[in-house]
Amino acid sequence: MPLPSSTVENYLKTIYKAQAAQRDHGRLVPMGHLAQALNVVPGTATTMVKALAESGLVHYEPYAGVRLTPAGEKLAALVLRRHRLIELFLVKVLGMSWAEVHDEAERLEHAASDKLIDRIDNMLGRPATDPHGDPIPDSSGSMVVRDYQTLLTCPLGTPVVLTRVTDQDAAFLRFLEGNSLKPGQKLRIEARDDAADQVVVRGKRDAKITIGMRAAAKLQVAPAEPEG
Amino acid sequence: MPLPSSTVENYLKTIYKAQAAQRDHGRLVPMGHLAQALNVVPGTATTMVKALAESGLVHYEPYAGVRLTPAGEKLAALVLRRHRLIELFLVKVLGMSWAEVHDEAERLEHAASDKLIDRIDNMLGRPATDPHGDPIPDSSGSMVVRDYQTLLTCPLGTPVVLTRVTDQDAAFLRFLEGNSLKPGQKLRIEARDDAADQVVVRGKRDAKITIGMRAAAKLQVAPAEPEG
DNA sequence: GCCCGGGTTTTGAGTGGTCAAAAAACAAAG
DNA sequence: CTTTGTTTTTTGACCACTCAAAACCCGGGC
Ligand SMILES: [Mn+2]
Ligand SMILES: [Mn+2]
Ligand SMILES: [Mn+2]
Ligand SMILES: [Mn+2]
Repeated sequence: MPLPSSTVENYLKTIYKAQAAQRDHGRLVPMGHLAQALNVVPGTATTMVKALAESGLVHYEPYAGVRLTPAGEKLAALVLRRHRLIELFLVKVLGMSWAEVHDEAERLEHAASDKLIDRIDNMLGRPATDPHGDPIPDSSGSMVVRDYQTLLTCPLGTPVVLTRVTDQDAAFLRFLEGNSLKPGQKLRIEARDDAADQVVVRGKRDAKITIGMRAAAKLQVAPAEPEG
Repeated sequence: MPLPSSTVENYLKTIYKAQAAQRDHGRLVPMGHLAQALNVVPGTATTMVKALAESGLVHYEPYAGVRLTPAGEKLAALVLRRHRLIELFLVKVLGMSWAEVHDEAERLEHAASDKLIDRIDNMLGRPATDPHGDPIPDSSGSMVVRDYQTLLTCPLGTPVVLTRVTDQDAAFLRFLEGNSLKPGQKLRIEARDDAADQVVVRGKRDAKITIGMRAAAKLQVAPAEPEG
């Protein structure tokens, strides 16, 4: 059992995230989705997945799709852990923008040793989430998955706090940053208009921000704690 | 011109270091040395070097050896820059031991972007040398190479300062650390005995340290500045 | 000049990862 | 059912990198 190549790690991570994205826990991830997410041609994904199945990391059902085995799931979670701790480290310690850390972490996640990752984890105070609000698995590979509302589904008027952004696109993140829409920010939904494809929110210093519904769906929120 | 793979980067870096190690600037590095340093079989090195020559990174002379072209030299220097800045960063910012940072940097050097490296360089105050005293090339790929004496060649009795350690072996580095033999340390050679394979030095708090001559040759020193 | 030995190159093969294009399977609709 | 369109798999090929082993070159020694 040689250490998994970065290709293998990327496949596992992608399956993991696809699995998490579909509500139904035990469903199979279709080959097409996997290929597209990994930017390879479908035949490549098929070949690779068969190899992963051979080494016991995934369960593969021809013409149906793929799902991680417990072994694969643990490995994937550890890659995700490395990725997210590195992102947070780059932001907190090196002062990089949350818009650019994703690409950097995409490569570093395969090169950083567990020893280094633990050191980073420690220095950051064992954080629970990364700069985008994504949960960070612990060193055993388990993590707390909370089920948030989005700016599309949460109640109007009541104060909420932005907890997670589910899109790593740099331009999108820069836009959000420019409007102070980062995790931790308190918000209140003013209005939603399906026909106009608009969601209007009040943010920092009561500034009014209008975004489209596809963007709104990428912003997850929790009920704001009534504090001090 | 796709970015060089980490394999290519390792070949270039190894040729660079071999070239630097032989006094004669323009001599060719023999294939055997290269293969051994890279832990590959000689035939592999030959094949690879021919490919490097094809892309203009090295000059290759069959049965004679290989030398970097200006393009190859610049690329190699930048890999070295990444490696050494990462090492220093791991020691200074993350508190890792100078004995373990080499292996970590060996992988990270291929994954870190120039943007990240510049940030690290900045945070460290544009340092001139890494934790082992190796010079750090600037972002254009040039660096100051100074010619030091070693504990084997320097004059007896006169105070010197340890400037560089030319062996990355973790056990050796731990031994040195245990005896406070790190760059910056002031020393004075007490005695040298060829027959007994011994070099005796006075170090921190006048502690007496005796090391073998092969080890002594790996410790480079400069005349100590007489400072207040 | 010839041979010998150490270093070097060639050859043939294998692994991991990928694509293009043809073939096969499936789902959905008539 | 049968047809149609989409998804998936198969096939054949290729590239980067590697090794084992055979063939080769070349600088001494005789
Ligand atoms: Mn990755
Ligand atoms: Mn993230
Ligand atoms: Mn390396
Ligand atoms: Mn070093």
